[in-house]
Amino acid sequence: MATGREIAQLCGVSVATVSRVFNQPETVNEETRERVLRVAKELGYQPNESARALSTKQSTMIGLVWDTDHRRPDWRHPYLQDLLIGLKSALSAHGYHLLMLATSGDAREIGASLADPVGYVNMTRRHHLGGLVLIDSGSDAEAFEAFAQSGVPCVAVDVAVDGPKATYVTSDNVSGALSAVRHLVSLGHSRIATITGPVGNQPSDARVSGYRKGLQEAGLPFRDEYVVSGDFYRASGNAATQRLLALDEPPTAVFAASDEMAVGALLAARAAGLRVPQDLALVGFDDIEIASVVDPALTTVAQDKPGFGVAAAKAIMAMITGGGREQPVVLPTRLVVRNSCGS
Amino acid sequence: MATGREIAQLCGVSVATVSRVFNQPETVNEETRERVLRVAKELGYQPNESARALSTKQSTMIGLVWDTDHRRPDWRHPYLQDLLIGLKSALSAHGYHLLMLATSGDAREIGASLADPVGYVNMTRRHHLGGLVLIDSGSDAEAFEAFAQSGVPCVAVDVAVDGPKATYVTSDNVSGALSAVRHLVSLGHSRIATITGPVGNQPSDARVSGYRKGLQEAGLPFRDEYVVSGDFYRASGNAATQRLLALDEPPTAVFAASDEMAVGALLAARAAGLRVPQDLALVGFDDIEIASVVDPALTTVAQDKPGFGVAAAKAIMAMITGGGREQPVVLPTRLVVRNSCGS
DNA sequence: CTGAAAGCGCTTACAG
DNA sequence: CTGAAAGCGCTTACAG
Repeated sequence: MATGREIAQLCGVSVATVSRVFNQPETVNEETRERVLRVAKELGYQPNESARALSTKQSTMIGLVWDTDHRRPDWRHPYLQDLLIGLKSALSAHGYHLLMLATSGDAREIGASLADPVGYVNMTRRHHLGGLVLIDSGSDAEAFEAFAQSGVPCVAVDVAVDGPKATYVTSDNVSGALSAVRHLVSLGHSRIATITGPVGNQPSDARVSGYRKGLQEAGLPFRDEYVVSGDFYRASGNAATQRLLALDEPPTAVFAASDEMAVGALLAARAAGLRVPQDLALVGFDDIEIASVVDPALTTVAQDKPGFGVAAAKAIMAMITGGGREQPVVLPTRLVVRNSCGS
Repeated sequence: MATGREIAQLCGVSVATVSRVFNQPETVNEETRERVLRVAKELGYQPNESARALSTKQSTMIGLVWDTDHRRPDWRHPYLQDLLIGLKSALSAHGYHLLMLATSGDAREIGASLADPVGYVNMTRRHHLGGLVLIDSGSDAEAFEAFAQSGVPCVAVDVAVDGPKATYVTSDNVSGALSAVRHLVSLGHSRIATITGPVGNQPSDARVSGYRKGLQEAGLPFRDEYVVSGDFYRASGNAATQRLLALDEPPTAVFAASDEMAVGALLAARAAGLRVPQDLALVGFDDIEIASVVDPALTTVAQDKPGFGVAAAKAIMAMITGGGREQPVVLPTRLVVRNSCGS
């Protein structure tokens, strides 16, 4: 590995000049600049990022807090891959890399977990990370507040956090849910139930609001027994649907707050001998891959999955360079009509 | 941020001693060691990783080469999340983090792409990464050879690379495919076709071998027209199935080299008015989420998805500490019988 | 426009 | 068992 000093010697300049060529090229004489550049290229020079970070007190890395709890291997993010694709490409555009922080799970003191956000914050400082992106694996979102308060720039996905340098990105869940209910209403349904996410979960709560709004708008009564909560995963959607179908006056349509739960609902309906959409109409939320593959294909509220990553990257970069807190980003959703509601 | 020097002063020792307390604790007097530890804790001391890396010339990070080509946003890894879960947890156990390297896609010189592996290798050197994990996004696997030859420790997932410090992890694709065919044969099928991945793709080729072996074992003839190639994605499975069904003597069973293609096959069969499994039996490969959710649920050859990550982490750690090249890891597969073959 | 010098915070032979 | 010193490879005021 060639170093700046070697280049300096070969070019007959000081290391300071070499450094300037890469960091403030406009301040150095064109001729010398080109000479340095040429030699650097010949030697295959790569600046030592550790040295640079040590000196500038900042690295070109953003940390990712994704708590994969080993005790809950079944907790998965519904669209991690798309999120990462968006995040990575937007970060790359700024010359930043994504560091997936190690979580404990074993005795190593190096790890961290949401139960102990300090661990992550410490990692952030150790590595001079520019900031943290927090993704909600489906629970423990409360812990995010601690990050937001820590003062390190952070942006949460789907969790409304607040802090001196914190913000978040989320979908417009209210209007997403609203569009789902409107669709159902337009198809003539009046007995519309909903399967929610965990109570207290923000996107879930917002979707419930949208659901209420939709009923209201249509002059439909809000019935407590038509709101049953799940945990975003399939099994809970199945169980919730069984309860709904056991009602004296069962719903003719169900809006599930996630596609996974909608699939659970589909399975439950099928098991109960009901046809979808004829006997029960279904709308999901997310538009993940399985939505298009179940039979009937699921009508659902699509989220802009890579958009989350892109927005998160933008927000964090803005906070790093700008300093202050950024406005939360609310991404639009889009109703994707397939076959689970009839046409 | 407290530094080692501050601790040293407060404890009345030298920074060298402080450093030793953390790196070779056994070499320092127990009493001083505890004093240093206590003060470090009080100050919330976090060693500066940049300084450490600069000094030791190695970081505690492993790079991940995952080429998300912006021109092909549809290229997705079938089980990235599980892979990452396994990788991250196994790496954490060694105190390592995973750095998702930025890829170009824009004009920034910082990026890299598989078309230019040098970019990734340069990143590796800049950041003193311990090594690289290469995951195959479905193509360009040839480029991995360049990494393997570069001398940096690397382990590829599902691509057989070779080099001074390179190895790979893959499933036992031959016997996986064999188990699929055996299953079909046991059900009485004799006209068994296969939909392969891209020709030249190693896992795909191995699955074809397993397929041949299965036929041979059963005394069934190998027919060229029963082997049609796809690209692992759904649409190709659909198209391939259409061709198979158009044959004079169409197969009664299809072994697809991926679940996605099997789903495509399912769709094609349905579109052709065939019932699965009665008119056409289907076996997939991977056991991704959609396999259990399609109707009929897909019988498939399950891969140990987190196992890939764990094995990759182990191999890379072994190469970092050991130095030499490691043996390739071949993970067992498991036939998951569901409903797409009839029972 | 350029250089000399100090400094970033560790680690590691080398002495003792 | 411990300390003084050099060194890792950059960046950045400060002079000139």
